[in-house]
Amino acid sequence: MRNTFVERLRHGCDLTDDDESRLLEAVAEPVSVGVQEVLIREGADPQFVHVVLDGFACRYKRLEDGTRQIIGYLLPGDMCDLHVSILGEIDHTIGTLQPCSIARLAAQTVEDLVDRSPRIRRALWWATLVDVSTCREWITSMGRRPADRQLAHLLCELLFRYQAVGLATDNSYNLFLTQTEFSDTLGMSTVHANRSFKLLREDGYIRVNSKVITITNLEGLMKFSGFSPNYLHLRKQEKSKPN
Amino acid sequence: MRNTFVERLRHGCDLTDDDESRLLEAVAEPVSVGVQEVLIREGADPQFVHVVLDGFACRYKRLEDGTRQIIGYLLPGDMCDLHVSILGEIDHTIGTLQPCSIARLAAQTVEDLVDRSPRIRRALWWATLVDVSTCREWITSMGRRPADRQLAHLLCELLFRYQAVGLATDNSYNLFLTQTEFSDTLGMSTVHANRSFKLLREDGYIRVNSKVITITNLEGLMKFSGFSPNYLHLRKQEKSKPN
DNA sequence: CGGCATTTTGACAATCGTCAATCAGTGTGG
DNA sequence: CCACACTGATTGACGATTGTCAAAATGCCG
Repeated sequence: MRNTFVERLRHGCDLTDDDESRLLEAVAEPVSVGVQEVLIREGADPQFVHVVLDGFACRYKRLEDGTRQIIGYLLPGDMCDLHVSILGEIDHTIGTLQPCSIARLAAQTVEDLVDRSPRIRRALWWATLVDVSTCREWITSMGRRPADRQLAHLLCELLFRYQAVGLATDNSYNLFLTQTEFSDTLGMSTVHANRSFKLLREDGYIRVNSKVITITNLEGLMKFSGFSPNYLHLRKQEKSKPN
Repeated sequence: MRNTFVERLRHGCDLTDDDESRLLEAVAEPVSVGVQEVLIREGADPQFVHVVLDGFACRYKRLEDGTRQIIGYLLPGDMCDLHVSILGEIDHTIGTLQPCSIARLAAQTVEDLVDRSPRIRRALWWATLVDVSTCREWITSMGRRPADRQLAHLLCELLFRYQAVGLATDNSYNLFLTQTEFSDTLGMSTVHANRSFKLLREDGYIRVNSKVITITNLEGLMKFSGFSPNYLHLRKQEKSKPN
């Protein structure tokens, strides 16, 4: 049975079969959540750790003038803030951008997982650190890359993250984001996001067909955007079996 | 004896006297580091956890075209990446912007601290989470605030962070950053950073005198930039003694 | 005083945002 | 099947913000 949560955590640490069954058990009863629903609202004091098993969610902040800034994506396999309880109050909102299958873990469940397996502990730590690392790369992108390269960079990131949980093959994946959502992520207007897409299409980097994006020139797109997957800290792809 | 590290961690958890002496002992032998020196270089595999006791350091990435993006500040009391060893390789550089007094803790020392006191464990976790939270606020600022408000927001952040470790009184603090460093932080040109400074001065929000900035209208500056200190998750200032 | 880094300014160009209209895709009801 | 409504994508025209280049002013330090 494939499980995106387990599949993702494998990148953080070698898990034993025992670890994997514990993790599977912990997320065994996911709930379905519709699109555009709020999982955790800014200012609230969250009770559960959420794991996105399937679908697409994001963190965002809304500013005084009503504009929105998306500050992170939650893809299948990702979990929200292991230890938010320490901060007391969450300072942003987490909401779905696609219908999701989500497991809610009680704080105690997480503590048990962490206490009983040093490997799980390590894997969850790894996930937290990758979160920070990704934020820092986003800052770099927003600060120093022009719009088209910034978009290119994000499209590369999504590809690698999807591949990490087995949801992208052959350089293509489902584009679950509207251009407005892209612009809220990249900090630009929708019109400009649209123009950047156009440019990437015209330069032969990508092709978009009914919500599926295919990166037709990955090497070129990576070079164009200065993308290196190092900040995602993923395990290298297994080489084809030695014999 | 005042110690910025302890003073900062008090915001994360109530520490006992015993906790505090352990922390003090751990950072008892700091080294002096000059300006513009690298503490941890991108791609390296760091051996120590660094604690900045005094001075000013930052994390940054350098892009292909030579430009630099600063992705975080390390003020007195801040520590660098508790558990970097889990990621194997650090994906950015940490360097000083001012002469610093820095304690280098062996991984084992940190583990001992964490193992022996649940309060210290909690306080260090808190520091990590505040790091992420700050990154997310920076993303929001870069994405959705125009240059002048972005600068205003950063100046507010610095004030609150300095106050949190007792290094700012009466809304003024040492401005240890050149305008070039500000522009590398905010993702804009130095010329534009300069213009934003000018605007804040002309609008009576700030006054700068030989490397000391005074925020002359804090309430106004906070409102102008949409700043709320909530994302820093600091403990509220103690009220003046009840009697 | 003389060097040097930093700040400041102006002129101009490039990038990006806003507004408004059109186009395309999808689902609904008749 | 088609008309209709609705959302999202696309485009053009124009204005605002920001970057680049170059020069001058300021401040600091030996």
